[in-house]
Amino acid sequence: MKATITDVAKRAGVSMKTVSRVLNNEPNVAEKTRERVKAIADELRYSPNLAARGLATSKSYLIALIYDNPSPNYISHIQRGAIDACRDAGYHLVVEPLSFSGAGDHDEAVRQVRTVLDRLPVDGVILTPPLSDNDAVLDVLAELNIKCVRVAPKNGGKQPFVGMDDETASYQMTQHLLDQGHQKIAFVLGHIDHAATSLRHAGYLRAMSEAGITVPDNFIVQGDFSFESGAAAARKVLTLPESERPTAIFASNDDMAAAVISVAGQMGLNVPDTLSVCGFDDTPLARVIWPALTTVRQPIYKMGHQAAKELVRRSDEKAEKGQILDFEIMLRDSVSDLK
Amino acid sequence: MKATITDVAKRAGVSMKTVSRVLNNEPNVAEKTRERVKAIADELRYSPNLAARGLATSKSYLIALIYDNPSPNYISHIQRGAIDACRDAGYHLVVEPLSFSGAGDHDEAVRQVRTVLDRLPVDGVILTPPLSDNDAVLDVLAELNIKCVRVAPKNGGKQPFVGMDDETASYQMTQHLLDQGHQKIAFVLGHIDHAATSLRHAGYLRAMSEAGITVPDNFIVQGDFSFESGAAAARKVLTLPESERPTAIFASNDDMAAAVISVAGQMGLNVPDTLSVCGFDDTPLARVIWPALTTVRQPIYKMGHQAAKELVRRSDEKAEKGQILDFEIMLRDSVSDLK
DNA sequence: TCTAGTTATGACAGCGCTGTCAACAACAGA
DNA sequence: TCTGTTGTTGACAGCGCTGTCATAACTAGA
Repeated sequence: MKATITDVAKRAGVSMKTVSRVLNNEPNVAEKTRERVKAIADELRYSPNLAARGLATSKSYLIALIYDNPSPNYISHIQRGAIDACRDAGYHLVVEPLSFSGAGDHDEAVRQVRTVLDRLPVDGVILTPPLSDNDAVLDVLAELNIKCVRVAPKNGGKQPFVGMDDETASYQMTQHLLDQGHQKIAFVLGHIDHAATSLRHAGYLRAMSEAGITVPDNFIVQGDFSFESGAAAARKVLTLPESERPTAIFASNDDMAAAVISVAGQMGLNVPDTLSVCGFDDTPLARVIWPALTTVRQPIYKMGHQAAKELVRRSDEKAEKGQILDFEIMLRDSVSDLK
Repeated sequence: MKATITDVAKRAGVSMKTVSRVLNNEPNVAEKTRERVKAIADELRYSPNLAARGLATSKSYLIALIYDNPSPNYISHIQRGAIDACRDAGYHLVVEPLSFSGAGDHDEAVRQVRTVLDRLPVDGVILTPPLSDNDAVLDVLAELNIKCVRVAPKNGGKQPFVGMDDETASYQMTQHLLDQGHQKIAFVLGHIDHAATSLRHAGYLRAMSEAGITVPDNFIVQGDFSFESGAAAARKVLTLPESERPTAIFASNDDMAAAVISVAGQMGLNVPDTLSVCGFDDTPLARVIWPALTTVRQPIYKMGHQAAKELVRRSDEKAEKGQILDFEIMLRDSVSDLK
C-alpha cells in the first residue's frame, strides 16, 4: 500500500506535523530531525497525496493551459515548456482547449472557461493568443481569483505576461530582405484577431519606410495564418503583371509562406531564383519544405516555460511583471541575394 | 465564495448525503427531491470540490497521457481526442511527457513513470507508441493498480488498446502504387522501436510479393521517422544508376516523404513526373508541401478519444477489449499514373 | 390492522494532510 | 536562581466530500 505521512511519522518517532514541516521545507525543525525524516520518507518512497494536501491548503498543484488556438505546433511547444517548469516545482499541467466557438465569440469563451475552472480549481492559468487578449476571460479569472500569465498579449494589462518583440523581429526580417537588394517586397497579413498580426505588419512598414520605399496597396494582402489563405494571397500577388510583381514575399507565418512557395511552384516560378519568400515562427515545416524557409524563430518553448515558472513561483521568490524573450532570424534557402 | 455541498443541502432542506446522492446519480432518491436539489445546485452554480471528492473516494478524476514520442502532431491529436472524451465525463487530462531518455532506456522510463504516478494518483493512463509496448512500464502500472489503455501497440496483451491496421494500410497504399503502373517501388523504414515500423514494412512486402515482384535489397532503406533520416534514405536510393532507380518511393511517414520530395527537388527530379512519393500519417505537412502528398490518414484523434473513453467508462457500461479503427488512403498529387 | 419488505433519508466517521496554538526545551542575561 | 526569549515539537481540528449503517417512511399483502 502507499505510505502515508503517519507511517513516516511513526517510523521516525515524531509527530505528523513535524514530518509535514520537513516535507514542505518549513523552518523550525532541528537539522538532525529533518535529515532523519527525509531519509525515512525516501526509504518508504513516500509522496504526499495531492488530494489531501489540496483539501487542506485549498491549492491543487495544478496549472491549466487554456487555449483556442488551433496551431498544434505552437501549443505543443508552449505545453512542453510549461510542463518542464511545472515538474521542477511539483506541479502538473492540465490542458484545456476550448471547443470551437466561432472566433471572437467572447461569451462562449467565458462560459467554457468558467465551466472548466468551476470543476477544477487550478492554481494558475496560462493563456495563449488570442485568448491572452480576451478581456472577458481575464475578468472571469480575476473574479475567481486565479493567477494567470498571458502569452504574447497585445498590451500590458495588470497580469504578468511573456512575449517577444514581434515588431522588431518583423522589422529585422524586412531589413534582411532589403539588405539582399529586394525592393519590391509584398507582405501577407495574419489573422486579425491575433495581436501579432498588427505588430508584424508595423515592423514591415517601418523598415520599408525607413528605406524610403513606398509600398503599393496591392502588395499588402490579408491572410489568416492558414495555408489556404496564404495560397490565395500568393495567387493575388503573383498574377500581377510581371513588371509590378514583387521579388520577395514576406508572410506573417510559416504556413502561409509554405503556401506561397507551393503556389509559386505551381506557377513555374522558381524559389528563390525568381521569387524570395520568408516566413515567421520557425515551425518544423520551415526546415522540411524545399527550399528551406528563411524565417523568425519564436522562443515558444521558453515562453511556456517562463509562464509556468511564474505561476508556480513560491511567494518568497521575486515576481516577474512581464518578460520579453529573444527571437532569432533563421537564414535558410528561400531568399536570394539580388546583388 | 464558492458554494459547498452544505450550502446546497441547507437550502434544499435535506442532508448533505442526499445532495451527494443526487450529484452522483445514485439511486434511492425520490424524484421530487432529486429535481429540487438539482435546481438548487444549478442556482448556486455549485460544483463539487475535486480534491475533497478525491480524498473521500481515492479517485482523482484525472487521466494522464504519458508519452515519449516527440511528434507534436501525433500527440496533439491524441490529446485533443482524449480531452474531448474526458470532458464528457467530468474528467481532466494531465499531460506527462517523459524527459528525454535515450530511446529504449526502459529503466529510466520506469523511473519517470513511477515518479509521476507517485505524486499524481491518476485514475487512468494513456500510453502512446513506443511506450505502449514497453513491458516494464506496463508492469509498473499493473503494480500501482492503475488502468491503462495502449495506443497502437504491437501486440495484444491484457490491457485494452486502440489502434489501426498498419499492415493493411501499407498493403493498400503499395497496391495503389502498383495500380498506377509502378513496379520499382522503394520503401523507407521507420524507427525500429515503433511497432508500426514492422507492420508497414510487412504490408509493403506482402503487396509486392503478391504482385510477383522481387524487391532488391537496396530498395529498402532504414529511417527513423525523422526528416533527416528520410533525406539520407532518399539520397541513398536516388543516387543509384538511373536504370536501377525506383519510380516510386513509399516512406513510412510523412516527414520522411517530405524529405524525399525535398531531396528529389534538389537533385532536379520532378515529383511526381519522374518520381512518385507517398507517405503515411496525413500530418498537416502533407497538404502543405508541394506537390501535396498522397498518404494514409490515421484515425489519431479517434484513437485518443476512444482510449480516454474507455478509461473514464462507468463500471456499468460495457468494456471494450481492443479496437481497430479505420484508416483512409488520401490520394493527392505526389503520385503519377505511369500508364 | 399488522407485518415484512422496500425505498428514502440522515448522522457520523474518516479520507490524508496542514494551520493554529499550546507546550516544552534550551539557553541567555539579570 | 529566575525570567524572558527563541527554537522545536505535538495535539487537535477541520478542509469538503462520500461510505457505512441506522432509522424513518412508505408499500403491499395477509
